[in-house]
Amino acid sequence: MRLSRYFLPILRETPKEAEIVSHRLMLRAGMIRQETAGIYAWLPLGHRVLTKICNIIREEQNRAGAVELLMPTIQPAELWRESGRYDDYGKEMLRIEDRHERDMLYGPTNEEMITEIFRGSVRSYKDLPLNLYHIQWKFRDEVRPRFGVMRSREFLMKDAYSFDLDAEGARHSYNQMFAAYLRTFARMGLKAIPMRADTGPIGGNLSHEFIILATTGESEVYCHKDFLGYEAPPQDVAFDDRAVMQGLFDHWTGRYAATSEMHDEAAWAAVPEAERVTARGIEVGHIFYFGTKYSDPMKAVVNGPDGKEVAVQMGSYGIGPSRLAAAIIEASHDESGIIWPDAVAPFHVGLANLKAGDVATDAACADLYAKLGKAGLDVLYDDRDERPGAKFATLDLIGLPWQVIVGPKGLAEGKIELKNRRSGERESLSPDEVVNKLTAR
RNA sequence: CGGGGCAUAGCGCAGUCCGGUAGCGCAUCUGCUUUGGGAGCAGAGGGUCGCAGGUUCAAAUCCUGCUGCCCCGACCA
Repeated sequence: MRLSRYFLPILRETPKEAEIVSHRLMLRAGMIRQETAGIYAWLPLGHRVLTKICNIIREEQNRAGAVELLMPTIQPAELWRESGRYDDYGKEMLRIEDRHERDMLYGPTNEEMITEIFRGSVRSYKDLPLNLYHIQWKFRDEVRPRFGVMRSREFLMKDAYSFDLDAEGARHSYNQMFAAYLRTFARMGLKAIPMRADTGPIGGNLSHEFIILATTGESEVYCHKDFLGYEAPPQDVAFDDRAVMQGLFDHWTGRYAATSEMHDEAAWAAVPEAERVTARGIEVGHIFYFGTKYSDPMKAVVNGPDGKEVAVQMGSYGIGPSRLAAAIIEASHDESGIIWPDAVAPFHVGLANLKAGDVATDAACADLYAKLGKAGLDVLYDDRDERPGAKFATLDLIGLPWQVIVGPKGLAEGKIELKNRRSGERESLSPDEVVNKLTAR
């Protein structure tokens, strides 16, 4: 992409409403724009990141056996009256009336709807287990939205729903999602720690929050330092093996880890002082097992092997991609701007032509742009007629992992510069060496 | 939902107390000079001063009402 033909409205100054670093950087880097309180437009750079995050989530959900579909944002109130939550949910739910004066709502979550879809088509235990998910915009009318997309009213959510015949099967489904989440966050360059959680209005008795550590995190968390060394399960982990999944779950929940809401001073005191980690955390995922909370009232039943009807055992599993975009920045930035982990970077490489209009640098950049693109790398080519300083500042701000810097002086000696955004390390190389180095990765 | 604050050009702000017809920096546009860490000079454009009433010869400024946004707290899968 040529920057001269892209839409990257970067801000030199920080809008005054932005308090936390991710919000400031997202606004300054031209990723998002607030349209009203807690509601944001995703501009091209932000949209690219969001898409990459969603694709990683999608790959890992699919790998774990979940199946994607897409449910609407607007739901009929009738479904929620069935489960009893229409009155329970309170003012957080955005209620709408259509032209026929029917009560509708903008979905804050989809348990009711997925249960309706399930019961409409599934009759036999032979169709189980089943795990359905979608990635869709949700709306919760927070009293006080804040921190940009970290706590917005409209937000993107991946929500998966598992259906099993019995509690053991549901437990396995839960463990599969648990493992998929560990892989998902690790792929985004995040250290996510599962912590036992309160089940809240979703209900049920087994629930974990996935918390990433960031100094600017919203809540205090306590965990054993062993977590920092744990490795996420490999790509080929046996998702269908119940024992393997349970072993993985046991390993990852064998040490103390809790958010302040669930903190247990007695258990914490039992952890040797040298092994305690107290830090700030951001919740990026939350999983629940809630049994028949919805399948009972909504009559989502299947015939078991014995011919008797039984309400299915359910669980739900959420990840907030829009919040993740901000959380990744909280966990990865410096004074100059964002530092994107490779997997979610909006572009892999920023190519800066320090003297646009110069025959030599123009030609060298055009050649590099073509070669890197042909090798499958996403390149943002800064071909604007701007001064070098402005280009460096822009590239640092938007945080692309690699910067390829082409200036007339270096080029006269056959050299260009390759800079790693994270380490700050710079190398002076020939254009071919740069292409080789970047494409060899 | 309680408490506080703000609203003036795309962004950041001054001007409001003490009424006199709107300004600064950055950004934008034009020209020249510049070109390895947010350039210099010269010129230009851009504002129903959040909205609606009121007071006044005259309102960004004073009064009343409304709306929006932000912050603290409570709240928050």
